[in-house]
Formats: sequence, C-alpha cells, structure tokens
Amino acid sequence: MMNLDTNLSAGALPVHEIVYQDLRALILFGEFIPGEAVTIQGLATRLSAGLTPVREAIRRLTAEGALSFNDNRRVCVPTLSLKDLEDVSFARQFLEPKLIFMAAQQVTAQDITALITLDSALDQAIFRGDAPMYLRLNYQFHHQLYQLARAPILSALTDGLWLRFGPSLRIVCGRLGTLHLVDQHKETLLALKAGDAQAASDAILQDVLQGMEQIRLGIA
Amino acid sequence: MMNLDTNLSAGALPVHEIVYQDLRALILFGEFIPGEAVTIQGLATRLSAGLTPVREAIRRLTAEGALSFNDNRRVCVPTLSLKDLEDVSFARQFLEPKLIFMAAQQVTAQDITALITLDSALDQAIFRGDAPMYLRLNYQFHHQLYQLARAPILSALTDGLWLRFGPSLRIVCGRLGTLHLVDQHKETLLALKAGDAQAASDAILQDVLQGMEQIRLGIA
DNA sequence: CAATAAATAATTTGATCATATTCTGAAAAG
DNA sequence: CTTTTCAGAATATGATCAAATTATTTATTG
Repeated sequence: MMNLDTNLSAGALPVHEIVYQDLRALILFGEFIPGEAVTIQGLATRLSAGLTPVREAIRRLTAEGALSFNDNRRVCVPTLSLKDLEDVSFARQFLEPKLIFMAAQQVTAQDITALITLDSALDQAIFRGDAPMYLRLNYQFHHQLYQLARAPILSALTDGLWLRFGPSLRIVCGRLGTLHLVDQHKETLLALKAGDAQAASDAILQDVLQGMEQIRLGIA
Repeated sequence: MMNLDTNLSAGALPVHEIVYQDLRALILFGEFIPGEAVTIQGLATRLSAGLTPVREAIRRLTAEGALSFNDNRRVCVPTLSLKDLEDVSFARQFLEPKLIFMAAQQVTAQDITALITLDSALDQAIFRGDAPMYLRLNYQFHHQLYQLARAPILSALTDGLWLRFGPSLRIVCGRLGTLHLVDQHKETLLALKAGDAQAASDAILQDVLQGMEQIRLGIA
C-alpha cells in the first residue's frame, strides 16, 4: 500500500522528535499548569501520534526536569518551589554570563543584526501586550545568544533550565501585564557591538536577575 | 496464561527504568568506548528487554547528553573534546562547591559516618588497584554528598555532568594506574565534621580540579 | 435512619510486545 | 559515475495485559 505522507529523505524528522518539540514548546511557554497531570494517551490524541513516540518524548522531557515521573508511574508538570527557583537562579547566574562572554568573543556583525531584529519584534510584542509572543521571542533571544557561544554542553544546561520555570510563566504573565516588563537586551546588544565581553556578560546577568525576580514575585 | 515474572506491587520497577539504570551505569563507568555506536536491537538483546523500553532509556540518556542522536537516526557514545571538557569543568567548579556548602549546613553525624565508610572502601579499592570499583565508589561518594544538599535541581545538573566524561574514564584508568590517584576526600570529611562549610566547599573544589585534570591528561 | 467505612466493579492509564513499514548506507549492476 | 538492489536498523502502530484510580454498592455503626 502506498504511504501518502511519505517525506522523502530531506528534513524528514521522526515523529518522536516532532512530538518532543511540540510538547517542549507547550511546557516552555506556559501552556500547562504546574501540577497538571500529563497522560500518554491524552498527548497521543492531542498531537495525533502513536503511543511509542509520545512515550519517548515524555522520557526525554522527564530527563530534562520538565516533567516528573511519579511513583504511580504517572507523569505530571512539576510545581516550582521557591527553593527550586533559587537553585535555578543560582545556576543561571553563572551559566548565562559565561555563555554571553564566550559569545561576545566570536560574534559577527550579521549575528548582531539578527539579534537586533529579534529584539525589535520583542519590543513590539510588549507594546501590543502580546504575552505569548513575548515569551517566545524572549526565549529565542537568549537561545540565540547561547548558540553564538559555541559551547554545546553549557548551552544545553542553560537551555534546560528554562524548562524548569516555563510552567510558572503563565502565572507571571497573568499577574503583571506585559507592560512593566523591562529587560537589559539593549545594554547587552550595545556591549556586543562594542566588543566588550565583560559588559555584555554583566548586562545579561542583570537581565537574568530581573527575570528570576519576576517569577519569584509570581509564585510567592 | 499465568505471568511468571509478575512482581507484585512492592518496588516493582518498570523495565524502561531498569534498562535506563543499567545503561547509565555502563556509560558512567567506562564500559563504552567514546564514539562507539549503540543500536536499539543490540541493547535489547544485551539487556534482555523489548525494543520500546530500550528506546525510552536511550531517549532519556540522549537528553542528558550521555548519548548522541545523529542525523542518520543512529545513536552513539559522544567523544568528549578538550573544549567540551573545559565546559564540563567550568560547570562542576561552581556547582559542586555550592552543593557541598549546602550539604555541610545540614549534614548529620550519621551522614558523615556513612561517608567515611564509603571513603574507606574507596581507599581499599585504590590499594587493590581495582579500577572499576574505584570508579563506582568515587562516583558514589560525590553522589551521596549531592543528596545531602537537598537541592534536587542542582544535584540533577551536577549528576548529569558525570555522564559526559564517563566514557573517557576508561582511558584514564588505562593510562595511569589507580595508584597515583589522590583525592581531597579526607579534607572534605574533616571540614564537614568541623562544621566548616567553606572549608568543605574549598576541599571539594580541589578534588574536582584534580579529577578534571586527570581526564584532561587522559584525552589530550 | 443517616453517616461513615469497606468492598467491589468499572474505567482509565501505563507497560510491553509483535509486527509492519520506512529509512540508511553500502554493494552490485548498468 | 549513476542507478538499483538489498540487508540491517530505526520507526511507528495497535493489541494485549497489568496496575491504579474512580465510581458504585454494600455493610456497619452511632
């Protein structure tokens, strides 16, 4: 029998990879409520996939701390305690500045242009009060910076931390509107353009501290 | 038909969990060669399990960076570059001291006794030249310290780093015998007993630096 | 007789496997 | 050098069984 949706070689991602990315985005951008139960069959239906690929995606995200595997063998979205948030904050406080310091030393003009474009879109999202878009673009801004450091292991560690506080973002956006959200992106970009790695690193540290504080206020 | 290997409720781990732990240990203690290919069916045969549980275990370890998922959809044990090792080293340098500092503030006399017992066994393994046992006990010593910090997120991050350099340990143990292996465990234990968190933290930092240097020499 | 507790049934969910299909890389044929 | 063929490997589905949760019923007690 002929398979109608055969994707010939080029860029055909396995279903388990697609499910992983979809589920990851759902968690990352606050589409789940902390504590919410996640069922394999439910996800399979929701994402139109078989049980095995969903299972694989869930195991991956569990390993990253984005989901938690209970004694009942059920999976749920973890609730971030204040203590947990402090730990995440501690880790981000040295990982992000380090990454941005490394990035600053090898960033190109094109890279900076791309970041400026991204940051403009981000500003507009804030101006429009478009919270979901703000979350996505803010993550993308940081993620793109990590890539520029060319340090896969540190990038992976730092990227993984976002999954820990992702579910808490929904609440944050609910409480305070997107309006008072200030960031240190401009300062970071200026430092990058000037080739001042230390200044870029410092600016990002401030950005991280501000961001973590927002979440702390949200879940406190 | 009756199911012969039914484990009634109590402590019955899912096969995917057992496979994960087994495979994790294989990677952690240098049973795989860096770069080595890992096939799903091969592991299923080796560990007497079905394909689905093996698949899940592999995805988990891939998420932790212990395995890498290639474009060919094949899985292999990553080779740690010098650059990678530096990144791992950087992360360990602040994560471990932090954890041990936290641990020192809530450690009990029983905890310390257990650690001393563990460290004695470790010394004997070194004396006997029992490299595999040395690797296991050394990991266990650190792992047990992480647990005492009661910081699940930071512990998970730090624990995960071991999987990155696990495959390189085989080479390390091959080059230099276990004989010249010195550690800072005694200093750490003394500081813990004295309730000096800063000293314990400093001692572990030295231990980490020494350990990372051994690996650097091994893969250079 | 209500109210609570215990037992039981029904439903949902997870775990595992057998099987069919697709993909990849390499060898053979043109 | 390109195309075809083919075996090994990964992917994905749905079936089946076990475990857990929830709902329902029954029993017990004040």
